[in-house]
Order: sequence, then C-alpha cells, then structure tokens
Amino acid sequence: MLYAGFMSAALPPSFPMPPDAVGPSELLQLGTGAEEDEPCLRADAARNRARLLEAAGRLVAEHGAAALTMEAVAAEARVGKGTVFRRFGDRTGLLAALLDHSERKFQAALLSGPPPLGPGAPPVERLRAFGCALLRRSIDELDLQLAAEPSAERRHTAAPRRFLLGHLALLLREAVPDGDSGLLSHTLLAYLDAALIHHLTAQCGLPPERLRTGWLDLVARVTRTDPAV
Amino acid sequence: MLYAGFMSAALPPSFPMPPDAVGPSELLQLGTGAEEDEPCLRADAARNRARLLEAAGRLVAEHGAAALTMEAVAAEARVGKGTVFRRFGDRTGLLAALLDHSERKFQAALLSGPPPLGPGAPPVERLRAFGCALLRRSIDELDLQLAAEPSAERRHTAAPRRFLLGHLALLLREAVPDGDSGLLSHTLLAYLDAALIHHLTAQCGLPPERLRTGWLDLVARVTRTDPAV
DNA sequence: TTACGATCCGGACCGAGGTCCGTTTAATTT
DNA sequence: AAATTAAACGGACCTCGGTCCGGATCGTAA
Repeated sequence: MLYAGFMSAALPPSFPMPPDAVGPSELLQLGTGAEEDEPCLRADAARNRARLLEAAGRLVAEHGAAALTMEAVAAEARVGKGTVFRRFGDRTGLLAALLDHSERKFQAALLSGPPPLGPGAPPVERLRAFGCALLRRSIDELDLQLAAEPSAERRHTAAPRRFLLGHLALLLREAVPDGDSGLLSHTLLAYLDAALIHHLTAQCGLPPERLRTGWLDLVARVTRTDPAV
Repeated sequence: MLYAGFMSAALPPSFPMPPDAVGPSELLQLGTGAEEDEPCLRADAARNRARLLEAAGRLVAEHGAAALTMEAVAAEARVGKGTVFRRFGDRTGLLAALLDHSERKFQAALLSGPPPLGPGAPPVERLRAFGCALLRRSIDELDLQLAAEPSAERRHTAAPRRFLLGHLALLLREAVPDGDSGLLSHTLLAYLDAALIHHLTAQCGLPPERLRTGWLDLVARVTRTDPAV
C-alpha cells in the first residue's frame, strides 16, 4: 500500500466514476498486476469502443484535440452519440482513454522499468528522472493533455494523477523523511502540469531545456540536496 | 518594472481580452496607481454593470457559484443576455469581476500594506506571510475561486495571477538570488492553487493548519533557509 | 433643442455537451 | 432452439455558453 498517508481519504466512498473511462490504469494504480481492458464487455460494446477510439484518434490527428466534438466522433465511428457517453462518461473521459496507452507505458516504466526511472536507483535520482521523463512525455502530447484536463473539482481525483502522486510521495518519503511527503508531492507534480508547460513553452517561449534545469533545481531544493551536475 | 525576466514575453501582442472583465486589477498589476473602474462607460452601461454584479452576487450567495448561469444573472438583473457577455466577456470574466474587490484589497496589502505582508520585512518573511494570507483568502472564497478558474490555456495569463507571480518573483529574486525566480514563483503559487486547496481540505479532510505548515516548510526548502519557528 | 454618430441593448439563434428512454441485441438458461 | 434478461444502442431532446444584428439610447455638437 503506497502512500497511505492521507490520499486514501481522497478516495470518496464509491465515486460515481464513469463506466470505464481510462480503463485499467486505476488497477495498476492499486498495485495489482495489469489486466486487459474492461473486465467483461459485451461483444458489440467492445467493438464500438475500439471503433470510437480509432475514430477519435483520426479526428484528433487531423484537427487537433481542442476541436474534437463528441458528435463528430460518434459520426466518424458510425455510432450513436449516446454510445460515446455511455462508454467514456464525458469528453474528458474520452480524451483520457486516448492517453491511456502512454499512461500505462509510463506507469510500467516507473514500477518495473530500468533505473533510474524504475526501481534500483537512489530516490533523489529517481525523482530527477521522473520529472525529466514526464516533462518529455507531456511536451509530446500537449494538445491531448490540455484538452483532457478535467474540471477543477475532479482534477486531483483522476486515477493517473493519483498514481503519479503516490509514486512521488513514495520517493519523497525516502529522500526527505522529515518532510510532509504528501504535500510535497503535490508541489512537485504541479511543476510538471501540462497547462504550465504549455504556458511556459508555447506562450513564453522558454526552451524545454530550461524547464528540465528548473526541475533538477526544484528537486534539489525540496530534498535539500546539492544541485545535480 | 517587476519580473521582466520572461513574463513580458507571456503577454502576446494584443491579447483579445474581454471588454473589461476584471477591470482595473491589471492596471494595478502594471504598477500604476489604482484608477476607479472602467475609464469611461456610458451611463446605462455602468448602471447595468452594477446591477449585474449585484444580481450575480445574490445568486451566488443563494445557490453557490457553481450553479450560476448567465441567463439567470441576466434575468435577475432585468437585462438582456447579450449585455452580460458584452460587459464581462464570458462566464469566468463575470466570476472574476465578482472576486475583483478582494483581489484589489490583497494587491494593495502587498504593495503598500504593513509588513510582513507589505514592504519593510525581509523577503523570506514576506514570502511566508504571502502564502498564509493567500491561503486564508482562498479558503474563504473557495466556491468562487473554483468556479472562476479559466480554461487551461488562459489560466496562466489572467491578470490577477500575473500580478501574484510577479510579486513572488520579486521576493524570490531577493531571497534566493541563485535560483530561477521565474520558475520558482510558479512552483510556489501552484501550492496555493484554489483547486488544490479544495481537494486537500474538502476532499481529503486536511485541516487548514496543515496547509499553513506545509507552506512554511516549502518556503524554507525553496529558499534553503531554516524552517520557521 | 435638435440632430447625429457611437455605444449599448436585447433576445433570437447556434453549437456542443450531456441526458433519457423506447428499441435492439448479445449472453444465458431451460 | 426458444425464452429470458441484462446490457447496449441511438437519436431526439434539453441546457447553457456564446454570437449576432436590428433597434433603442446616450453623449455631444450645432
């Protein structure tokens, strides 16, 4: 059980949680091994789910994630609009599902990949690697990450974020035992927020390299260690 | 000119910027003394603006900021819907205008209030006071702050946020001359984000006192100083 | 006071997210 | 194979944010 501190209280008793939304990511997040998608999904439902994701991917590739409308996805997939919502809950759920693949790859790299991202390296080094990797990933998928951002109330309860927070808190508890790892993990993750990255790079024109340096510096300060070479 | 580092590049050439939205806050942010509201506004326009703000305030007080609809505000103020949008640009503009009063009070306290919030105290002490004050204010107006949060693209370009960022960067440049004050200010301000506060207090049940302690600890780490007593 | 132009008003209109519910279809049981 | 049931389907429908433009109103100048 990772990060039992107070995040467990963050899981409200049976959160509505749209049908499957991101799917299995939250299983991974709970520590169980990866399952395939939806436990049991009727044949037609599974087929439509795939068609919807494929259609959405095409539309995003063509017009960008910001311009994606639910009706357009339904039409492109030759499916009723209701089906889209039943499957993915809402727009952000669909976008999140689109991000699910890279999400899971990243989670796997953290849990069982090679160091320093995966286990085996000292925690501060893993923290550094974590930020750099997440930075790269977010920059790659910026439009999707931005469009997929949930409303303010749900933002912090989304499964992928909870996983990253838990991972950070785990590393922080090791790296800085005298700190409030729960709160510090929020601070660190906030630096890697997609909207912030977008603002600093696209709107302010900062080169990604500077963000990377800033992350290393932040980790050094928070853990009260020497700046990385 | 405060925080000329790279934020100036964050102001795109003539950002659309709804009619008046927050109003004079951005003047303050540019360092000029406070003006009253809109430079010149036709009598009927000014009257309707006041009626709209009053109506919106009533509705928010009664049903909460999340339930506020633009049509309801228009109806309550006995005004056409178009008038609301012309005056405030969009929903978040109206909510921001509702927050403008406390915004300006806070800005004034920072610029010319008594220490340690205002000038006269050492920068680290002012940083501590800044967070504690902002924390208190945000907790007081949580529903409004949450409902007023702009979309991901605009979030970081909103005038009030730019002001707070600039102020933080100013203090940081003094308190930690060897750091990237621009980036660090984003990190610090992220800790005070309304959505995060809401998540930690309302959803995770953390007492505000713990957030306060967390802020003092964060300031200490970022500035590499000793934790405050 | 009247005339005129700029500004503002209002509400019809549109698009998109999200809901509802009668109908269809896949899995299971007999 | 037929019956049964739970789940999925689809698209009409609703709400609400946001736009548009013909008409009303204000400020000003003669």
